[in-house]
Amino acid sequence: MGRPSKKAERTEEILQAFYRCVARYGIEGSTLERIAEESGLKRSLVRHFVGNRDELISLLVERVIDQSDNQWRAFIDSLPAAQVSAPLLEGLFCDQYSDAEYILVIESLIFAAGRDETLRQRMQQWLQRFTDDVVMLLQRDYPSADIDSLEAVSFGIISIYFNLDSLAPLAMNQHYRQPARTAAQRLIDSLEKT
Amino acid sequence: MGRPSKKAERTEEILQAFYRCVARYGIEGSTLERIAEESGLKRSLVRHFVGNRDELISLLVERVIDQSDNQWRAFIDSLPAAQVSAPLLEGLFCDQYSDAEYILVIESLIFAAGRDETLRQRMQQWLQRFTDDVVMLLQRDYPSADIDSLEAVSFGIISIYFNLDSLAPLAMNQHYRQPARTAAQRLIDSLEKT
DNA sequence: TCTTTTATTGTCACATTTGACAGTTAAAGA
DNA sequence: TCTTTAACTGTCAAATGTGACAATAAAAGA
Repeated sequence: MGRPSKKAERTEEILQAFYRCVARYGIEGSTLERIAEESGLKRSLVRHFVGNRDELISLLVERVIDQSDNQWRAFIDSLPAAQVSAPLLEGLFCDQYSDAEYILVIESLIFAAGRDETLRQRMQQWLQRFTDDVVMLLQRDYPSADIDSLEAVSFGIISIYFNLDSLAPLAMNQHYRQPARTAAQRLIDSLEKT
Repeated sequence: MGRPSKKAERTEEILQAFYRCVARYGIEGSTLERIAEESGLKRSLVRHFVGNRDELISLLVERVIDQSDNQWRAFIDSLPAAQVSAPLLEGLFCDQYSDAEYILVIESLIFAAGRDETLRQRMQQWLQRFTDDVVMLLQRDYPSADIDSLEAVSFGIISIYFNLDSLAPLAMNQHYRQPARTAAQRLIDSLEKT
């Protein structure tokens, strides 16, 4: 009985609006007013459905990380069991993952992590998973490579990949996509020698 | 005649305070109040000597970039004419450049560049210089390498280097310093084949 | 001492952001 | 129609940040 709840629906709208605001203004710059305007709701409603700023941020962080994890998980699951290097690079450095809004949001989270211990730990484990997974993938193609080499190469690839993100506004242009991929390729090739 | 001006002295104090605030709170979070408190001056004085927020930010950006440029310039000038790769890596990945405060400030500038067209261009050329210089340096040791390879390797090294910065709060621990350096070394070694 | 210049303090007005809450309206079932 | 539940609106108070400016104090030279 009673009026049906729109909490789920509204929460979704609000989080999407928050997401867009973070891309444009960063986390700190995303005031409740802006989020409300972006979502087309009153500020009171934003508070009513989601809560205060802190709860809002927590929800967004979880959502973005989950989304990123799912995408990544789906990606590495789609890779073949052997000869994985080429499609790995293809997937990492193709335009598909270059959603500008997503990049700016990730960048905002990384930046905020520098000033928030909790978020830092959250992002740290998020980042660690990438490296671990790449090590695991490369091990398929180069089973005789020692673990230090694999970790160094993985770290390099991840660095190059996220560099395009964190320096996105600086290095985002097409100009840097090719060198990035080539450098990653060279790192992988360096495992051949072993 | 008249009371002697303290403009130069105070401006220095204010900029140093601003610098510390940016490391702690980011640019947007560095209010005039905080800067005043950090410098031990009244907010009115901050305005009196330096001006409003925008002028303050301009001054800090120029100072940080100049400082960074000078350090980098001095570093590459100190490198030998030949066999430059090893000392280059040594210089890049030693602890000397791992000043946590400096890293956080650079990170703040990069982040802010994502939302400010003028700053973006400023940082872009700042970043470009690193890549260009590394290409030039590597060319000494590998004169027969083609320009695309040199650019890719340079881009990779710079990415790995700045990754430690931009992901500093996430990857700053000693754990990542060794893989970073090893990966960079492998990139350089990949130029041997040519 | 007087004047000039600048440092320094203090305060007012205005805008923004946020938290809290009262009050109203809409949608369901009884 | 009545009740219940929740959506929705509006507004007030407190805190914060900023720009502007008046007023005072200090340090120099004349």
